[in-house]
Amino acid sequence: MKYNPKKIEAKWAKVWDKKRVFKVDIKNAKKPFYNLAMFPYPSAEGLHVGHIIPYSGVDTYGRYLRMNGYDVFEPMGFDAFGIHSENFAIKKGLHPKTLISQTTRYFREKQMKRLGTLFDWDREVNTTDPNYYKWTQWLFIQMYKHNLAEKKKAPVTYCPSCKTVLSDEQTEVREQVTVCERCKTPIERREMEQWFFKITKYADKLLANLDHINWSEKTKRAQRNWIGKSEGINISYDVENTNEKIVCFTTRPDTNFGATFIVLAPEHEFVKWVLKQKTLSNVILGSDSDSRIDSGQARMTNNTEQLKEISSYVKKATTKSEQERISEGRDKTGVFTGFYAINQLNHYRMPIYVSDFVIGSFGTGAVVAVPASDIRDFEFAKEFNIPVKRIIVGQDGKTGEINKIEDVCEEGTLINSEFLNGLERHIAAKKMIDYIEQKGWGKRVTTFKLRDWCISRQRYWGPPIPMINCPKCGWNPVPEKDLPVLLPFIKDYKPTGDGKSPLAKNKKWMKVKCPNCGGWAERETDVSDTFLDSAWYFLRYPSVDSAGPASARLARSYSPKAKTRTTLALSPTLPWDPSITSKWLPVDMYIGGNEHAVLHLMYSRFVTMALKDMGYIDFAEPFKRFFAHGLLISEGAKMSKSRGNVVNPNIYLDKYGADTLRMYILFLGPYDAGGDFRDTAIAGMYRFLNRVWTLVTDHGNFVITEEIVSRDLLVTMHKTIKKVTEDINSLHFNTAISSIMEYYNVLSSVASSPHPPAGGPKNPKFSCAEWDETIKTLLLLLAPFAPFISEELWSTVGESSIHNQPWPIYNEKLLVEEKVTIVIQINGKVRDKIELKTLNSKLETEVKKLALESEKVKTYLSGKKMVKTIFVPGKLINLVV
RNA sequence: GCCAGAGUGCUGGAAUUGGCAGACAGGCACGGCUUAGGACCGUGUGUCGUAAGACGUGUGGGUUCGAGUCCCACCCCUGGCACCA
Repeated sequence: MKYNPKKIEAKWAKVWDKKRVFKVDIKNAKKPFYNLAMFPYPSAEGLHVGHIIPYSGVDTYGRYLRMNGYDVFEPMGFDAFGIHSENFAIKKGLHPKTLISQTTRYFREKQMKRLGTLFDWDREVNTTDPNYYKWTQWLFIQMYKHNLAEKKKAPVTYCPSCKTVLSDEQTEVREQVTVCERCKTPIERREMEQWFFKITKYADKLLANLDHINWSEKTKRAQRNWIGKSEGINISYDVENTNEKIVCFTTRPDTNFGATFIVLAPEHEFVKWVLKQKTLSNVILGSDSDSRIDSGQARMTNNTEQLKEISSYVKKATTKSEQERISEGRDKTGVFTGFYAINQLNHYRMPIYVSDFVIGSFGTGAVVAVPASDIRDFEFAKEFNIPVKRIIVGQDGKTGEINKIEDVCEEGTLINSEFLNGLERHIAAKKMIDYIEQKGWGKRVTTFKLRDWCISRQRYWGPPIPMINCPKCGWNPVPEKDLPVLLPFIKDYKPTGDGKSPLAKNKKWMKVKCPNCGGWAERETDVSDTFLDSAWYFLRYPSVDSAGPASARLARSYSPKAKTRTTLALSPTLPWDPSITSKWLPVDMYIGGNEHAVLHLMYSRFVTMALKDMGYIDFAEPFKRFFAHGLLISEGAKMSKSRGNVVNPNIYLDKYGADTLRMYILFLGPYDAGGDFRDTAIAGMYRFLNRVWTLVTDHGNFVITEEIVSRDLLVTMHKTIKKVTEDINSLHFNTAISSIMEYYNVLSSVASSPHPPAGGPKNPKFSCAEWDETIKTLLLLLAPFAPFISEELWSTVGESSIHNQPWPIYNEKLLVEEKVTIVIQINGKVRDKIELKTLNSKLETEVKKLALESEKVKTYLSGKKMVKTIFVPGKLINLVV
C-alpha cells in the first residue's frame, strides 16, 4: 500500500475527534501543562504558511510533553475585534460581523483542523463574543476603579488613514518616518482627549521582573529598550529676576561645570509662563550681559517682537509634520526666551532657549546643556553662538578648544571643574550627585521612556468603552450588572475622521441614565484598543464552559442579523473560575512572533500585574516561558501580506499532507531564526515520510541475524532518543528531525543489507525483538512531529494510539559504542585514523603504541624528534615534533 | 549614534568543555530501473591540483600542541531603540 496522506489524515482526524483522545480534564488534571500559541486575527485571506511555525512548534512540544505524562491543554481562538479585521471588511464591502463569522469558520474548519494539532475547540475564545467582551469591559472598569485608567488631554499619535488615535507601541519607524504599524501611513501628532491606562506605574516592575522569567532574550531586550530606564538627577535652577524655577533632568551631572545654556521643550510650563508676560521687561539687556551671548540676542531689539517670535516658534514646533521633521534632520532650530538661569556651582548665567529637539514627555522637558560633551548641545551652541567650555579630557589627551563635532568629548577625566578635577567621569558623577543633594539643589531620580497606554479608538469594531459622562457627575463606569455594553449594529460603520467613533452617530444608543444621579447622560462612544482584548485571553481559556463548542454558543447568542440580544448565558461575577485559574496559570509555554514584544506581550504583563494587585489572581507574570520563533522568508523577503508573497498552507496540505508541512516548517532552520520556504525543499520532506512508510510497511518481519549489527543498531537508537529528547526540550526542532533522519538512514541500510541469512527467504513467523523495538522507537520519536503517519503505522505494529504511548527512554549504558575511531594528529594536523575498542581508546600507552605503528605517521616522523604528546581519551592523540 | 545577534559549500543549515569542519536536507551531475517521469534506487559533489598534497568557516592580527569556537581591531548583514539629555 502506498503512503496516502490525504486518506490517513482525514481518517485519524475523525477517530481522534470521536474518541476525544486529546481531551484534557481541566478540573482533575494531575500534571497540568498550559501550552499556548498566539491566537490569530481571522483575516479574509486565511492562514498563511507563516502561521504554521508557531502552531507546529507548540503542538510538537505539546505532544512530546503528553507522551511524558503531562495533561497538556492547548487552546485556540480568534482575536477577531480590531482595526485589521474592520479594515478588511471595509475593503470587501461587508459588515465586519458577517465577515468574521465567515473567516473564523474557514480558519477553523478548512485550515487549522487539518493540521493535526491538540487544539481544544471546545474551549475556543472569540474576542467578539459578548460573553467574552463583557469581561474586557469589566477589566476596563476595574482599571478605572483602581485608578489605572483616566481620560486626559495629551499629545497622541493619530493615523489619518485609519482615522483613529494609536498608542505609541502601535507605530514604527520606517526610513526615519514614524508610521502606523498597521497601514504604514505616516502618523500625525495631535493633542486630543483620550482614555489612557497608566502602564507607567508599572515601569519599574515590568523591567525588574524580566530578570526572572524564562523568555527569549531578544524579546526581553526589546522590552528593556522600550521601557528605557535611565537614572540621573533633577536639578533645580532659579530663573534670574523672577520667582520661577526650571528643573532639568540629566544623567551626566559630572559635566555640570560645563553647562552654558538651558533648552526647554516647546510644551514646557515655563514657556507658557513667558508667553503670558506682556513684554519681556524682566530681561536685562545691554552691554553687561551680551559678552557671552550675541547673535540670538542681537535680534532682540523689540520685546513684543521677541514674544511673537517665541509664540510662533512654539506653534510651529507643536504642529510640525513628519515630513518637515525629516527634512530638518539634525539641524537645530530654536529661540531665546530672554531669560537666564543661574548655575549654583559657579554662578554662570545660562540663557534659556526653546527648541523642539527637547522632548516634552521625557524627563522634565528641560535640558541643562553641556556643549563640550554632548553632540546635540554642541550643534545647538554652534547654531546660536553659545560658548563651549571643555570639562572633559578624553583618551587623546587634548585639552584645547572645542570647535568641531569630533572634539566633543563624552568619556574621560574632568578638568575645569573645581572639586571634580582629575576624577574619572563616573566617579565624578557620583560625587556630584551627592554634592547637589546635600546642597538641596536637586534630587536623584529614575525616568522611563515608556508612556501611558492610549486605549481609545475612534472606530466601530471593538468593545464600547463602558463609561458614562454625566453633565453633573462627570465620568462614571457602567454598573457591572449592566455589562456587556453591546456593540450596537451600525450599518455605516466606516471611520469618520472627525475625531469621533461611528458610534457617536447613534444618538439613541448614546443616551443613557447616569448611574450616579439618574439624570440623562451620554455613553463614551470610543471603543477600546484590540490589544486590550488579547491582553487577558489566556486567563479565559481554561474557564470557558466546555458544554459545547464556542462556535455553537456564539451562533446562538450573536447571529449576524441580530441587532441586540435579550438573553445571555453569562458567568456570575468573574471572567474565570478561580480554582481553575490557580491550577492552570500562569501559562507554562507560550510561542509567538517577536513583533509583539512591546505590544501584546507588554500589555499582557501589565494587565496581569494589575489584576494581581487588585487581588483577582495570585501571580504577576502571565507567561512562565515565552519563545520567540523566527519568521518565514519567501523569495528573499519576509513573508507578509503587504509584500504579497504569502502562501496558503492548503496548497501543501492538499499536495503532501499536514505531517510533511509541519515537519518541513520545523526542519528549515533553527526555530528562533525561521528560514526560507521553498517548494523543492518541502518535496524532500514528503519523500522522507514516504521512505519511512516503505521501510515500516515492507520490513515488518525483518530479522537481524548478526549480533554486532543488532548491538550497533541499539546504540544508535539510544543515542537518537537522547538527542531528540534534548533537542525538543530546548526547541531545537531542526536538529531533532535531522537526527531522526540519520536514524532512519541506519535502519534503512540495515534493512537493505543481505539479511536474513545470506539472502535466504524471510521467515514471517520469526519476529525479531530488536528490529521491532528499533522500528517502534522510530515511530515514537516521529509521533510529536508527524502525528498522522506515525499513528497509521503504529496501528499496524502496536496497540492503542501512539499518542498515548510513553516517550522512549534511553539507557546511558547503551550509549557506548563497541569501537571508536581515534584521530592521529602531527602538530595539530590530522594524518591518520585508527579504530580500536572503546576501552583501549582511553589508554594513552595503547593508543600511542598503535599510532607509532602507522605507516603514515612513520613517514611524517622520520628524522624528527618528538617533543611531546597530547592525548584526549577516546578522541585523539597529537604528536608534536 | 546606542544595544543585541549573526557572517560556514551552489542553497537551507550542522558542529558539548577549543579536539576529524561541512552532519541532515535541497540543488546539480552521472548511473540503474522505466514506453515515459517532476516517481523510485544507487554513486558523486568545499576550492586548487592528473596525483601526492596544499588551502579552506567575513578581513587582519593574537593565544594554543590544536581555533568555526577564546582574545584584540576592522568590515558587512539582521533586528530593536533613536535629537531620550
